[in-house]
Amino acid sequence: MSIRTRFAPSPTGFLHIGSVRTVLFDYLLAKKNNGKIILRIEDTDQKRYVKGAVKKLIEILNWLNIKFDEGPHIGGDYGPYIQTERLKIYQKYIQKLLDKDKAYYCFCSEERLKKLREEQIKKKQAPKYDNHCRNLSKKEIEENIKAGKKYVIRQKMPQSGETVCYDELRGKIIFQNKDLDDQVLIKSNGIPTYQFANVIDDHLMKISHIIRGEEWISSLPKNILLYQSFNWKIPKFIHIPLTLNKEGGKLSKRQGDVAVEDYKKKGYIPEAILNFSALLGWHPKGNQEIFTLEEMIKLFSKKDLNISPAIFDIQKLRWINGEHIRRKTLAEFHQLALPYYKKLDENLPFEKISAILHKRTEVLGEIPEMIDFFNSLPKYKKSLFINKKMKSDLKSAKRILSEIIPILENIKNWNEENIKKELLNFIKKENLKNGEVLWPIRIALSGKEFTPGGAFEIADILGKDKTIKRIKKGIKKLK
RNA sequence: GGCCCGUUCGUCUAGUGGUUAGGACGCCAGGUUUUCAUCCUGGUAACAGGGGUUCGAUUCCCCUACGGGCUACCA
Repeated sequence: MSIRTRFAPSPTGFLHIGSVRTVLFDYLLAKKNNGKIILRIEDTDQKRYVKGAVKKLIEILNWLNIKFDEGPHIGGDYGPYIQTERLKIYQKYIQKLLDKDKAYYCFCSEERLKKLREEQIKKKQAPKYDNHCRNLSKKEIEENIKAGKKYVIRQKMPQSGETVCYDELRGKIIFQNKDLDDQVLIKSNGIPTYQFANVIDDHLMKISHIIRGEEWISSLPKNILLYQSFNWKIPKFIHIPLTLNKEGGKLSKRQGDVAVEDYKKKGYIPEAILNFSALLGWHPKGNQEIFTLEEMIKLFSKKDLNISPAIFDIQKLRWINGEHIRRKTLAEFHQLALPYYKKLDENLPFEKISAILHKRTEVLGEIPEMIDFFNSLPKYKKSLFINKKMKSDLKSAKRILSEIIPILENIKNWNEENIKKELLNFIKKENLKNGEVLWPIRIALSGKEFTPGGAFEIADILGKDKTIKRIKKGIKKLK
């Protein structure tokens, strides 16, 4: 049987960073086995529907480089791929369930249910439907419907025995049927709940492996019972652990960035987001940590999935992002960096700037603050000239900066190579340590403790006039 | 409250009935005939606790603790 996986998000307006792992595993499992990955939109909750969300979702998945084989944007043999366009299908199958006595009409009002739940909680009982409408006679049902009473359709759970479920990662999980709630399958507006639509669609779309978050384990028995009621083959379930925040809680909007779009905006690249997400719960044999999508497809195996929850560690994401940036060619990096040069003086040599940034950038969004000094010298404290390791102090800095001015002025052909040659000559002649000279120059040129690139590179990029001007400014500061 | 899932360095993880419990991020220290960085070298740090089973348990079983999920006409 060929492998078919599906990613089934709700159109809530953005792609949750924790969902990346789910799609990625869907994608990897499918691609590894020459299978297909399907995108299905689960929009059965109209209250949560956000306009334009589907389009945004597809855009960001596309940006991540996750390409689907079937879906609302590309079609396929098992469409439509948006649940609200499949309402007729669900009607057909709910009728089958009703006929088999595996589901029933329920006319309970929301007030009654609310009251029931409150009482149960008060009595410290498990909140659960009391099966009030479970055994209504045909006549009662018909009369209620005729009277225009609103109804939902509930799943008729077995009231004894147990349901044995299998999770591919955890093995057997057993649930007591008496604990199962007669859950709603069709809401009073005629739209199915997730629990129902999901099973119907996964079957009709011939999904072989369902990869979803651990939070769905508790609905596994209800799903299985549904499959059994239809006599359908049960797909394989893989429940992956949740991603938690630093405090071990749920990753939520309040504590920071949860949308993939946020990370994109900050300058994280798709390769890194994918790589990082994969490592949360997946680790192939060996010590390799940096993977391209292609490599992950090759190496992916269900066996290497982990089941304990993982904490989202932004530090590691940063590192992985930097690693993937360094694996790009200079030309590729230049294209990525270009949008961040907007505030830069357009006379500056952008290619040279990219060259020095390429090896030292972790997050693209930090580029502007790394290079703002090229535009104008920031205010800085003269104590920056002091660096013990470099043998630089205020006195020597002043002397050295003064001594190199004529040397720099004499350079006819201003480029990195010549600047380097002349300065190193000076250092050798005066019997100085490299840092003794280069540290104060870099400080005078940038006004910053940390810079991408060294003194020669910065001087080259700034040009002769600005370089000399800034060094004079530094000398003045040291008076 | 009930049901379910989980627990190896701070974090992501490898691992086995007998290992000096391995790697990576972070952090710290040192090095690199140009600083921070990159790079290199080294260091720091973990099997939640208690019972079993066993000659021997981090590994297998049970209990407890802790963390998490579900308990909706949300997904």
